[in-house]
Amino acid sequence: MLHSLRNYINRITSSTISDEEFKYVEAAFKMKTLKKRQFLLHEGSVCKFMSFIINGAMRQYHIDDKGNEHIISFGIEEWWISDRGSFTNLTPSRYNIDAIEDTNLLVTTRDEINSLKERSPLFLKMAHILDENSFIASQKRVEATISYTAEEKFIYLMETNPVFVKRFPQNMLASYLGITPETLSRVRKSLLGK
Amino acid sequence: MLHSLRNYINRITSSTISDEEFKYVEAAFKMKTLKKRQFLLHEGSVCKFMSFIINGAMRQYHIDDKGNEHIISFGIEEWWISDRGSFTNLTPSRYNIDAIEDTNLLVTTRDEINSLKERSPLFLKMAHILDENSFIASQKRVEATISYTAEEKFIYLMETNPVFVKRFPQNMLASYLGITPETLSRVRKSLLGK
DNA sequence: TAGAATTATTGATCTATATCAAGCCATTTT
DNA sequence: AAAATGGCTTGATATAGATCAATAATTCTA
Repeated sequence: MLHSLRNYINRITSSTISDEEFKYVEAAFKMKTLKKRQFLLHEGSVCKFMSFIINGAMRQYHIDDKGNEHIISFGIEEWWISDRGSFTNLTPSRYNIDAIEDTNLLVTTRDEINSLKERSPLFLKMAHILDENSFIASQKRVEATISYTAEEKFIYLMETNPVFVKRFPQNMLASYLGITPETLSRVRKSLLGK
Repeated sequence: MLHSLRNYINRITSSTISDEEFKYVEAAFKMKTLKKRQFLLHEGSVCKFMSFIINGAMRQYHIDDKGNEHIISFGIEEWWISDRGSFTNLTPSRYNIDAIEDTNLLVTTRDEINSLKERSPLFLKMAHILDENSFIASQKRVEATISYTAEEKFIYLMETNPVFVKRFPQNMLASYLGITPETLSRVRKSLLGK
């Protein structure tokens, strides 16, 4: 289980973490198992964790006044999932996080993360690269949502995250793209024809 | 000029940078002046700088096939402006960055930033907090663009960045929100009536 | 300060996408 | 195996917002 996180740290930082340093990482995390449809975070509560997905699939979403779900992010193997806003500012979250498949996670808290960052330079480096990449990806997603048509949005998703397209049901992909399931269905149909 | 950056570092990190440490910061930056409509970055070139706005106003935008501009970000006093994707991955930028008003900047390069981060712990901390905040803000903007109506988007902008609304022409605000100037004009009219 | 350029408003259409509704699969549950 | 549930498709219709066009207001600039 933990070797998945170890691989990830090595891959992201282009380094090799030592056994000694990795012991600190090990100590900071706890295993957690979620069955399909189980919640990790409910709207209104403060997100006190960061978690790393070992296997399975999750989503982070908001439910609006009309009861519509808007998916903010997906996570699968070797992705982090958390509400970063709530986590860093200790404000109540506007989001739910739940499992789309049975999922195994490594979970840690703010305090653990903070002391881990002091003890493991490589973990710290990983955290920064993660933030940097997250921002770059998010900014591209903003561009896609403000400039693209429904069809272009879906094509962009297939190009940037083909795994999501295979892994998540179409209605959730639609929600992630900010279009309706019906529109996505029609977009796919017309793309197949080409 | 430099004291603006100094204030910023202190404010963001909730600390006070020492004279000695700040000397490294000073050494890493160069002043640059742009007249209204002058470019700092052209699409196609690699963004080799990060810059900090002392005063003035700037924008980062993409021009699509049809010639439509899509504004990715705005910057005014005490904001950073750069194409982070191009900057970190050394890939050609898809964006233009230009001045909306006469602007004074502090500019630095990748190499300078990297060695500065090694020499100044507080600058390093600032950089990380900046990334973290940028990601959180960008993720919220994603949510707004996928879930909100034109009116809600504008209200959200007024709430989160009222300065932008005062500072940038309406057609640019519309572009930033992913709606047309005509729609924004009508939205504003109907909001005034309320 | 006049003329040019840019930006904002308003009205008349048009269109991409949403909404509503029904039926069909494919899984899961009993 | 029947029933229930969740997801996907397809068709008919509605609508938010885009587009087109013209005018008005504002701000450059010579």
